[in-house]
Amino acid sequence: MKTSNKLTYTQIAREAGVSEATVSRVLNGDVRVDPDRAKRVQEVVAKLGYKKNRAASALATGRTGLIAVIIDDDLSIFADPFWATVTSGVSRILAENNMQTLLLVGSSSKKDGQRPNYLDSGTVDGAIFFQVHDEEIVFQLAQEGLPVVMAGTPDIYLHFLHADTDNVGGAKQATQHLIDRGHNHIATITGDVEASAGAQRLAGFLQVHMNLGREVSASMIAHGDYTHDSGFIAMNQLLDRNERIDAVFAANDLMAIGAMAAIHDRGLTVPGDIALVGFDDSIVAQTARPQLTTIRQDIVGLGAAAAELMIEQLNGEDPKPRLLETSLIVRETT
Amino acid sequence: MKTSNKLTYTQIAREAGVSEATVSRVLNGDVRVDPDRAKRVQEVVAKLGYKKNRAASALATGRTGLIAVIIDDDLSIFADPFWATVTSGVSRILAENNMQTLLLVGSSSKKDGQRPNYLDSGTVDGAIFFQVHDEEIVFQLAQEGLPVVMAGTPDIYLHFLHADTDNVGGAKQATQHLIDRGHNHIATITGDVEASAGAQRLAGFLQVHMNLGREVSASMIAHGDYTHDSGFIAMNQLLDRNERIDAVFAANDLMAIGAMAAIHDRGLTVPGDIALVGFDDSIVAQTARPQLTTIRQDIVGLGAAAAELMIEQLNGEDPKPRLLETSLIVRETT
DNA sequence: ATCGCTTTCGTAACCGCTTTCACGGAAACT
DNA sequence: AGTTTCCGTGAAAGCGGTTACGAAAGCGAT
Repeated sequence: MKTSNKLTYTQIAREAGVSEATVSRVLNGDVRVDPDRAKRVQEVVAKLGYKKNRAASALATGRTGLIAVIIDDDLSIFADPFWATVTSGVSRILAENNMQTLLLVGSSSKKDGQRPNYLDSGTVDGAIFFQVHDEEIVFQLAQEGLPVVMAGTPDIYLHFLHADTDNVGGAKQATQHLIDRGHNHIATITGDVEASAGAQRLAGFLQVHMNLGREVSASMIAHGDYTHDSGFIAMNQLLDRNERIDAVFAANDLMAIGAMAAIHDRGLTVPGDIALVGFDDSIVAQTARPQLTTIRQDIVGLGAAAAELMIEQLNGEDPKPRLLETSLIVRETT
Repeated sequence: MKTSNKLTYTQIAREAGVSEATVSRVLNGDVRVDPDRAKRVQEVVAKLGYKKNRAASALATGRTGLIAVIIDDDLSIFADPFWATVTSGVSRILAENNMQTLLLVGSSSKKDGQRPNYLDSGTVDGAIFFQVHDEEIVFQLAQEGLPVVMAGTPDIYLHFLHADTDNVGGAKQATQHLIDRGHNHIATITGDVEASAGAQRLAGFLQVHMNLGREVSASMIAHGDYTHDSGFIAMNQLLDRNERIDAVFAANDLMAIGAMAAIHDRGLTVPGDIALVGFDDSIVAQTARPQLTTIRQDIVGLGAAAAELMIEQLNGEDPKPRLLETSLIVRETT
C-alpha cells in the first residue's frame, strides 16, 4: 500500500500553514514568496518526503517532462553498443534538467503501421531521433510543432536541428595519419554511403587526397555495410583488383577487423604489409590482435549534445547544430 | 502550433452525438455500450485522428502506463551492448501491452544522493532493475508496493520476482562440451563471483566435474572481472601454475578473447593446444580469430521475459521467476 | 490619517479523462 | 396492465497540480 505516499498539496499546505497556491509557487521556484513561508514549505516537503505527482503537473501545465528517444529496431542496437551509449549521454543531461527519457525502440520505417502513436498528443515534450530512418516522419512531427533533434546528420535538403560527430574531420585524421606514416597507396572501405555518416567518411578520405593533388582510383574504394563480413569481402575485392595497396581506412572498426582477417588469410601482415585504421574505437578495436588504430568519437558526448540542443530549444533559444571532434587513437595496426 | 491536436472528448462526443462518458467507455473497451454508438465513436476518433492525453488519463486512473528500466551507470552499458539489447526486448513487450519504457540510467549505488526520485509518487507503474546494484533500494521500493522485477538473479536471501539466463545450465553445457571433446584438464576463468551470474557460471562448471567424480584443483580456477584484460591476466596465472591445461571455460567472451591472446603470446595454439569456450555469444566471439565457441543466451528474450513478468504482476497474477535456456554455439576454438 | 502603488497570498476555475450514481426505458415477470 | 430487473447513458464529481484574478497588506508620500 502506498498509503504513506498519499501526499498532496493539501497536506503540505495545512502543515505549513499556507495555501496550496503558495506551495505550488515555492515548488516551482517562484520568487515572489515570503522567504520565511518558503522555508517552512521546504521543510515540510522535506520532512514528509513529498514528491509531486507528475501526471497532475503535466495535465495542468501541458508539459510532461518527457523526451522521447527514438531508435530504429534495426540491427544497430543489438550488434553495437553505439546507440546505447549515446542514449546514456542523453539520459544524463535530461536528468540534470529534471526531465526523463522515454525510450521508443521500434520500426518507424515500416510504413504499414502509422507513425509512432506515442508522439502525438501531450505525451512527450520533444523527440530525439537516432539513425536516419524515415525522415518523412521526423519532418511531419517537426511541422506539427514538436521539438525535434536528430543525432546524426540528416539528409541535405532537410535541415533539422542535429548533433553529430565530425565524420569528415575524423576521416581526414585517419587518412592524414596514414599519409604521415609514408603510405602512398591507401584504399578505403566505406560504410553505407547512402546514409550521411558513410558518405561523410568517404568524403573526408577523398578530400585529403584531393588537397594533396593525389588521384584516387575507383579501384581503391570498396563498399561495405559496417558489418564484419562486409569488411572481409570488401578487403578481398580490394586485394583482388589492386596489388599495390599499403594501407586501408575502414569506415568502422568492425569492417577493419574483417579486413584484417582477409589480409591475414592471404599471408600478409598488419601493419607490415598493410596498415589499417578503423573508426569508432569500439570494444573490438582493443580486443583485436594486433590492436586497431582507430578514430575515437565522443559517443556519450554526442548524446549529451543532442539533449542539450533539445533543452535549449525548449527554452525558446535558437541553437545551432553541433559537430563533435574526433581523436586519433594510435595502436598497433599503423 | 498543435492547434490541430487540441482534440478532447468534448469534440469527439459532440461529433458522435454521445456523451463524454460514452466516449471514454468506448475507448477503454467497456462492453456495456450500444454497438452502433460504439462504432460511431470509433469512426469519429479515426477520422479526427484523436489520441488520448496520457497525462489526464494517468491523473484520473492513477496509472501512468510507464515502466521504469533502471540501469546502473557502470561501464556495463558503454562497453557491452548486453543491457541495451535486453532493454530492447523489454521495450517491445511493453509496447505490445500499450505501455512505455522510461529509461533511468543512473548511479543508484552511490548512497550519497537519495534513491532515484523518479520512482516515488505516481510517476511509474513498476520498475525493472538491471544489474544487482544496491538491492536495498529495490527492496525498499518493493516494500512500498511498487511492482518490481529484476533482470538477473538477486541475492539469495532476497527474493524478488526475476528473470534470468540459466547461467548454471549454460556453464554446464560449456563444460560438458569440453569434456565431450576429450579434454581432461579443464580450467575456468570466472567473472565476478560476488554477483550471481559469476557465481552461477562457476557453480555449473564445478557441478559437471562433481557429477563425474572429478576433482577440480584450486589451481584450475582463476578469477577475472569480465574485462578483456582480466582474461589475459587470469590465463597467464593459470598457465604459470599449471602446465597441463588443455581447455578453458571463460565466464564471458571478452575474457575468453583475452585468454586467447595470452595463449598465443606463449606460442601455443587454439584449439590445438588449448580449447576455449566463452559465454554470451557477443560480437567479439565472431570477430575473433579463430572464432570463439561460446554459450549463447537469449538476450532479447531475457528482456521480454522481465517485461512479461511485470505485466502479469500488474494484472494481479502471481508469476514465477523465469530461467531462460542457453545454447552452445560451436565455432573454431574447440 | 488617507491615497496610490507594489508585492504577497488565497480562492477558485481549469487541465482532459475516468467513474460513480441516478435515471429512464426496455425486457422480464406477476 | 402493473411491477420488478436489467442495462445503457449522461451529469457531475473528482484526480492533483497550476494560475488568473482580486483581496489584503506593506510602504512611502501627501
